[in-house]
Amino acid sequence: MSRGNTRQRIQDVALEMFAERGYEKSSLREIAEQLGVTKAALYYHFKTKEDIVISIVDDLAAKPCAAIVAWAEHQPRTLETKLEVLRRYSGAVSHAARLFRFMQENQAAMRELSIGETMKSHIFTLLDLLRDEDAALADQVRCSSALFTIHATPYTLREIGATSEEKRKAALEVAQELVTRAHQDGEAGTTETAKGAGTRGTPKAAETTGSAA
Amino acid sequence: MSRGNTRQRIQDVALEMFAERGYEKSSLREIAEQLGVTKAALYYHFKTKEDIVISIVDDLAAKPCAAIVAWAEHQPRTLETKLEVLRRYSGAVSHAARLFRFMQENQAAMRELSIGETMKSHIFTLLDLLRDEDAALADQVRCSSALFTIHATPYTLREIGATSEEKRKAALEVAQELVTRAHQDGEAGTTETAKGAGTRGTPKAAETTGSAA
Amino acid sequence: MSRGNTRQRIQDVALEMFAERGYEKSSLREIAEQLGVTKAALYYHFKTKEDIVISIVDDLAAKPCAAIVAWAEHQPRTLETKLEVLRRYSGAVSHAARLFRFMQENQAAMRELSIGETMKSHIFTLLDLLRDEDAALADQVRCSSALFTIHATPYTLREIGATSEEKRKAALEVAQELVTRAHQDGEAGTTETAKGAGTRGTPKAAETTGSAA
Amino acid sequence: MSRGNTRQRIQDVALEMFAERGYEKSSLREIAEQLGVTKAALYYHFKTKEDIVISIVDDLAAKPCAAIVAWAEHQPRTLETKLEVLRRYSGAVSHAARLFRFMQENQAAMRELSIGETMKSHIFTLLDLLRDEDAALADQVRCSSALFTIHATPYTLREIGATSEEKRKAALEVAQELVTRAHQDGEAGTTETAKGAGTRGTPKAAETTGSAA
DNA sequence: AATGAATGAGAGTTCATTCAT
DNA sequence: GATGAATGAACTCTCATTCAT
Repeated sequence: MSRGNTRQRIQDVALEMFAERGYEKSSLREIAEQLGVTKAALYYHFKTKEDIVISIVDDLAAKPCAAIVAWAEHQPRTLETKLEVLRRYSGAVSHAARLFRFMQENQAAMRELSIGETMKSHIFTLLDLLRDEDAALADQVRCSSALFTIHATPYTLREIGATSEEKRKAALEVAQELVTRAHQDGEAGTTETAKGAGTRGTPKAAETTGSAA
Repeated sequence: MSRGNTRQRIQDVALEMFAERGYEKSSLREIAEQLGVTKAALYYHFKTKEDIVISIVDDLAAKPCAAIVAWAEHQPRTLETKLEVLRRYSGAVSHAARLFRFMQENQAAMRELSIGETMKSHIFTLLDLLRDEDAALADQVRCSSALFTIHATPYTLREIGATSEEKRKAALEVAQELVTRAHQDGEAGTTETAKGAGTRGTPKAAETTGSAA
Repeated sequence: MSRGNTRQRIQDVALEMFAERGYEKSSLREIAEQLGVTKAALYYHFKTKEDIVISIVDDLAAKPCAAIVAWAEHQPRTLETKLEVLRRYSGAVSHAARLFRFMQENQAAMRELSIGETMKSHIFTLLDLLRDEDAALADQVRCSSALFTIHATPYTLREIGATSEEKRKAALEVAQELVTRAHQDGEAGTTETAKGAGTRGTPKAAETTGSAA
Repeated sequence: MSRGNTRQRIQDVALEMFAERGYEKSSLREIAEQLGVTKAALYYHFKTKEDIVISIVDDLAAKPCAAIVAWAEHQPRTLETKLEVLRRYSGAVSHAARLFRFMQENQAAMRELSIGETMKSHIFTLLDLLRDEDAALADQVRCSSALFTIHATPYTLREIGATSEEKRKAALEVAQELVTRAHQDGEAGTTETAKGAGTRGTPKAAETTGSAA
């Protein structure tokens, strides 16, 4: 019936389903049904269920991330480089928003998958491009939050009336702001000492109450 | 063997397993096995598998969040109130770190559970306490990132050598910084106009390159 | 319905089926159907399909063989001991004729099963009780044929009109005769020299024709 | 790549696999993979999986056996004829050792195959050439053991350091010895009476102990 | 002389759940 | 306060086979 595009169609439908219902709740039977083929057909194109998710993640997330890392390795570790990393990461995420949402919401499942390890290491490598090994804790937090912000925003702002391009820009802006702050901290103070506790108008995290249970 | 604390032990072991392996991958058989009881015993204490997770989430996350919301509703919508909300939320999270990690990594599974809806609405209510309905997009992002930062940090910084209390403080600091910024933006400009695009030394999110594939 | 005998019934029906149709051709569905239970019930009593076969072989073949070996180890390596080994082995085989038939006809399947290894080593240990490490080839053959004869006879003579007890006695007789011959050879000659080529009226294996294709 | 010999190569690889893994455990996918062709290619050369095994057995076992039978039918039923039958059978077996091993280890699978019936009847015909319809039971046993010995020996002696030709000769020798004995018994006694219970130094199968559990 | 794409049937296995005791 | 025994539904995966090209 349809020509050689079945493989692609499987990936599309599978990703849709994985993102909507979660990885474990999405059965191959359902995917096949929605495609109008038999389960066995899926197995003609992919060796296992995991293989399907691998092929998707690899193309839409792992490779793009690897490309960013590869590019960044040949750049000086300047602030501008870091901001460009964020820009590119933002581009990659928005290019495969459904997939990144899936990965974020299915981290537990991803952890059991081989590709999960791969992605984790990619993300940590990106993180290492942004942060200083021995920066103050708060700066480390800023850098991971920057990354998180970029891929979580499409989801957290999903009910807000704005184009996804606008949301992406907003997320990128905040992420860059966080990384910029961390970078400047790294240049100002020399050791763990002066860093961390915010200056520049940010109120100290005065812990007064805190109980919540 | 053990006294009438079986119910509690089930919750403990279940949470451990859910957090470690994911909700769907944790079978009642395994939980029972690790407890040294039979599956049927679980059913004496809980009506369903979902019931177990509900009971845990309810005690350790839903109620604490509800308490924060209840408290905040009687407070003025000042910056100080917002910071206190973060403080309390940080306290709640650190009090049930494994559970929050579980919820974050199993969002897909949570979505299918009744308690998932509940938690989602709690989080969104908290968010609404922090942000202005019609604030600039970037400020909305800042507020959700603040929340995210608080419950994601234990995980993202898990390989860093620092006590979890230190990490918590760092996360709280960054979260408060983000909310403070958003709050000040809200007071400065009146409408969507002047807001958003960062001033105060943050570089404009100049999108130059961006390709990543 | 039926009391605690389900486990036993599963073993019975399974063995019947395995022997009749072969291991791989016997599906758990069929076994369950014939028992009037569901497949899942089988899994309550046995961890896997292999587990069923293991439990049967272990009780009816492995343990009896081990017992023979254990007994023989404390006996002098005389002819009489060897003949007694055969006698006991014959008893074990006739006690679980269907199982031995199954094992013989499903050696390929057995080889993939963990219990297959176990049984193989039992048989080889028995063989080592009968034969001399460095006996002439023909005597080694006699000893293995003796063992083979005992468990193959119920099958090869199955269409002959005689009680199985009569057949068993006949098989045992031939087996003992073979082992006796091998034993006497071992005592007569000292090295590979004089042994092997039969005396006592047996015609030399004069190879004249031999082509068959 | 290879010339028009694909059909032959399929048979070779298939036999190898069947012998190594068993008939049911050998899938056409694996066979095709090892050959570097697709499953469909197998179907160009053979109608079914069974067809492959049939073609192999037919050439390497059924026809040679039939030839032996055909030859023997025109011979007098003397001892010398019987010994020659064994000689020829031994030749056939050693010429297709892997196949005979396969058939022996996969009797359960063979039974379901049409060629299984064929082979069974060949073997029984051969048996009938060796034994007397109404010989004593023990003599019947001797004759079937003779046949068994010939095709089982390559396997039972597989760990012994000797050439396969040496093993074959040893097996043949024992087989001939067994048949000779049976033949002589047949001539001595006239009816069931005097036969069976061994004379010539073989100890009577005195059943004393026999317990094995 | 062979492939690419697919199918239908069925395999073994696991799951949450039930209920009489 | 639990267990032993079982179920029904679903799962992932594999198989031999087909057929248009």
